[in-house]
Amino acid sequence: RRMFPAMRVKISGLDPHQQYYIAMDIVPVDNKRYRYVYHSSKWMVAGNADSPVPPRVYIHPDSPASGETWMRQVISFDKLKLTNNELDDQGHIILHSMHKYQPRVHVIRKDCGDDLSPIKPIPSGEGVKAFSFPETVFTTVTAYQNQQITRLKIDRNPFAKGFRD
Amino acid sequence: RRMFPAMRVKISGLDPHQQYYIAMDIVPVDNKRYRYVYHSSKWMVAGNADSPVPPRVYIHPDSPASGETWMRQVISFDKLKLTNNELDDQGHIILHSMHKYQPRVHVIRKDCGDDLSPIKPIPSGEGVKAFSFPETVFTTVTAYQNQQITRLKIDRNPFAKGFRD
DNA sequence: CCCTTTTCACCTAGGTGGTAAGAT
DNA sequence: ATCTTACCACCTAGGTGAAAAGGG
Repeated sequence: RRMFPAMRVKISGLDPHQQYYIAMDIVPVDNKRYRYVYHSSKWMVAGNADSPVPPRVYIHPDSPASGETWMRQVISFDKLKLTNNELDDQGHIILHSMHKYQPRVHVIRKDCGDDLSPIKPIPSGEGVKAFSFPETVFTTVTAYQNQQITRLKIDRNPFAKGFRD
Repeated sequence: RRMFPAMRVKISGLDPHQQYYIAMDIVPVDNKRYRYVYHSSKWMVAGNADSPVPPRVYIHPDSPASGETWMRQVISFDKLKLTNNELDDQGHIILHSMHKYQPRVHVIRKDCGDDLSPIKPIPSGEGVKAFSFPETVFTTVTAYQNQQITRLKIDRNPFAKGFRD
């Protein structure tokens, strides 16, 4: 399924005439598994993380594009899809349920993106920069644990209009 | 509206590692306006063509891509849209109704596509090749003139399923 | 008279949380 | 007891020709 709300970023400081890929990956925040304690409304550690899943990368569909093009628009990751199926063959990003994750935005100069692939880790080095925003850390679930989250999803997601009062 | 059936082409002979744009434009077949004579089931000349419309180009949304990528797939133009509105600002291809047209497929080496634009004629010269297929000539209408065409559209277009018996 | 525009019911395609059943 | 899966009604978004209304 899609991630909602989606990450949206603005970028500045690119070379307008240089081509870039923009990509997102999602990395574990820690080595823990969590459970939600309803009476305290808190996520609590519930053991160590499950074993790692195959690495996946969401390459923004406008890639590659010039620095000028990227800087002119808000870059939205709303079509990125998540799954908990480790055997997924749709190129979705694979995550464990009940774990904490941090999405990262990557800006990759075109000449450094030759071995960019949805199923390989993002290369690092010169011409590749990563950005992450702590306020975007989230915990994965298969069912919502908390009515405020459910409310937010229903109120804000146009596709959930059928559940609004 | 979309063109249906859509043009679909296969390409061979590209340099696998060279980047290309693929584009389509649609040019008048002659300088005539037509009307359909029902009793003879034929299109007849009905005067000279209306004055030219602003030139538009459909740049295939997978552009630019490598020769390898283009040659691996059937290239479909099903998202190309036509309009008879000369003031169109959606980037659709503008045509006169009741005229005959020939779609053309253009293969443009990336370094020759710098001034490629949806609202400018396709550049010509080295690194740009055009292909047209006489069997794809068509006559534009605002309402179908002929029950065999209506039948073909309803039978073959998934979106017209509601009109099938 | 002939052609065009507008609106509509009916589709395709796919993104929602709810819910009941399944799994561990 | 807790988490997951499969299916569903209900949406968004948009592509069909029919039919009625509009226009020169």
